Amino acid sequence: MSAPAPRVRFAPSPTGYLHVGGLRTALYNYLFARGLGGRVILRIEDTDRTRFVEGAAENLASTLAWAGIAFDEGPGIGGDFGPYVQSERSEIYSAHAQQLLNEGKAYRCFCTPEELEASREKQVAEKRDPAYDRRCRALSEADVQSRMDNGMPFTIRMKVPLVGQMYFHDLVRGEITMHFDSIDDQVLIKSDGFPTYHLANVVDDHLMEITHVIRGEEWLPSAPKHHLLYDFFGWEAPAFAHLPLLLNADRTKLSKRQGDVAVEDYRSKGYLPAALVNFVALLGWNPGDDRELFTLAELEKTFSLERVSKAGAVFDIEKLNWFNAQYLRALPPAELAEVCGPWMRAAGFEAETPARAEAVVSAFASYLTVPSDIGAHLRFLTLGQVTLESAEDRDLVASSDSQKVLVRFADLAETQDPWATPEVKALIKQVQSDTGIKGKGLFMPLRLALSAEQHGPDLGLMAELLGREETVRRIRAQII
RNA sequence: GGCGCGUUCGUCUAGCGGCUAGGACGUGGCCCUCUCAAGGCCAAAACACGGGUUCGAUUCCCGUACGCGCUACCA
Repeated sequence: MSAPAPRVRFAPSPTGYLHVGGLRTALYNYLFARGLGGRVILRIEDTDRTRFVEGAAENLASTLAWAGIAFDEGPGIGGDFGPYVQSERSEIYSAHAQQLLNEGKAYRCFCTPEELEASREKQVAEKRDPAYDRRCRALSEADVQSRMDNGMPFTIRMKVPLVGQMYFHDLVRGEITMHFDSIDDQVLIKSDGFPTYHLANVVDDHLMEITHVIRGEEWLPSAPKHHLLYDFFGWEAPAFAHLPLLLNADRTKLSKRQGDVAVEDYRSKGYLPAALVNFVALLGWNPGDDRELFTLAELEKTFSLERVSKAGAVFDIEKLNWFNAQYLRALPPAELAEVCGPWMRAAGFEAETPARAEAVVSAFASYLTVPSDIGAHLRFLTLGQVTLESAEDRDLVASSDSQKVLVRFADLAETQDPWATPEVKALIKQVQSDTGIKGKGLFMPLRLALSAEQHGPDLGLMAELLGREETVRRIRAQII
């Protein structure tokens, strides 16, 4: 017998960009479900109208799609359990809250935000634990009725048992114990009629037949409330897995101000989705062997919740860079030219043909961490004239040996045809045997003459990229 | 403060009672080589601390310390 195919969901709130931590949560949900032939649902949790950002949901969807994470159900995708946007499900939450009210498992609270705030401050001042004092829990039916008749706004709170404790299982952390006396009477429906996360996520997960809730560790403290709600409704709770947090270098929760946290930031810098996904997959999970390079499809086959670790993981940009460099180098020339295109043009380099762009970009593939790195390497191609910056370089080129090399090379190159790396290499060999100069003394004057740089890729390749005419022109320009 | 969770090289991690504690990034060195990058090889680098349990603890249990998270009519 096998368990039914899982149904999981990624449920971001549309408050802006997609956080890399969110990407990892989405990824783990996706990998877990895909590996078991299950379904992945995207649900937008927009019950906080004060934090709503126009277009954020669409941005979330397109960023997720860029990363290669596809959903089976969700806004704009469809499915049998919609709508998938919580703001469109208000009646559902109200009805469920009403049910709890009828069954005595929730109550109306008429305390105003100001009153609650004052109460909290007082508790803190008296060094007591800030918690709702439950004053409205004891209101008589008549009291409640008269306040409602007066049009007083109210919230609906859940009636958490006053004593006792509860246990629940977490797929990542094992058994967890929590005492009821440390759990507040959580607000389920806000005075604006919208549900809080706690009510909405429980109701939706049940109605959408979610089997596994895979979310960040920041939800662990409120998990007992959610379990309690499942009990209140008489529903079977899904399995829970709370993922370790992604951290800054100082081990605080990964945040802006200490580097880029938006997936969009990495996307716009040219990081490859495959590299970002591969890197992030290994932050809190490992395959159990020494492999590190995984495609999305391979991750789907290999991923398991059992191998998710418990401790937070520092987001190390250096390692991301290594992954990106690996993926960049593995790209076929055409694709590399494609991803580097914008930065090549920004550096003032326009390739006449696709083949030309590919040849140029391939020459520098091993130099790139991020596509934008290409710009610095292309400068020598766009140079109108080569100017040696340091006295050391000028002296080197002006030496009599160097001059001999330059003259001989230019003379031979003049009539060389065809002009490609092998021919140029043979030509340099010829210069060597004609002049008796070899090694650095042979190459450096040519290299400086062509690029004004002491470092760079294979000299023959550089000459090929420059073309015969330009090569000769640059060499001659350095002959005194 | 309270509650919860966590703790193996600088970082990501393997380890599920007996290992010279393994791999990767980064760092250093060597090789390759006209140079740089890439690549190959090598090196330095970790079990937070204290008690137990056990013939034997990185591993199991309990404390302590430290870190993080939560403590909203935000998610």
